[in-house]
Amino acid sequence: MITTEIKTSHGTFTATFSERGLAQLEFPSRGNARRKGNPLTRRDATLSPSDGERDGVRDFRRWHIATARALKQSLAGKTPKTLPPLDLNSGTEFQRRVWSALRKISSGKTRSYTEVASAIGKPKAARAVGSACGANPIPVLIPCHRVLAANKKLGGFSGGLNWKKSLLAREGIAPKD
DNA sequence: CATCCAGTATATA
DNA sequence: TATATACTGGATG
Repeated sequence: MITTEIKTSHGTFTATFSERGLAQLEFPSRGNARRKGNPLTRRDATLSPSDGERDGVRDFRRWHIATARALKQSLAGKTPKTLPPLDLNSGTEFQRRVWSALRKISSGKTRSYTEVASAIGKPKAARAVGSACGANPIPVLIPCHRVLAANKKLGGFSGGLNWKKSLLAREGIAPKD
């Protein structure tokens, strides 16, 4: 795995890539903002061996750029034209289905936890959907912030409700208090 | 209106 | 095995 930092006007995000693509994206926090910006820091030597090495690094650089671009677009309330490949292997089948459903919510729209649950064929699993949203490894690009409670209230957010609120505001959505 | 509860998938203890 | 979650519609007082 490799981590890189992405500086935006809203803080420094941390992206983690596996050999398959973007695997995790973290909100700015005191912890990762303090780490000196050193792009493409190797953390773990699991690149493909010998021959693949050079290609691997090239991929990471490309993905890093694509991620930074997509992230900045999203933070501005726009829909990124292209995303880096996403590695969602970390989740369970249920979680991957939820995350997949989340990606179909376009900017400026919202769904309720129940609607997402129905979309994946488990209309009663709203609560479980909430858990899956909280486990979303790639917030913003996988728009977990567009899922509101049935009464159009905010619900919760792993990165802090302020983030959810401001992300929605930039998309022209004003959830209830 | 205030509570309670079942149903659901996962994580944690 | 029990409890706690980014939930919610229905039952009950």
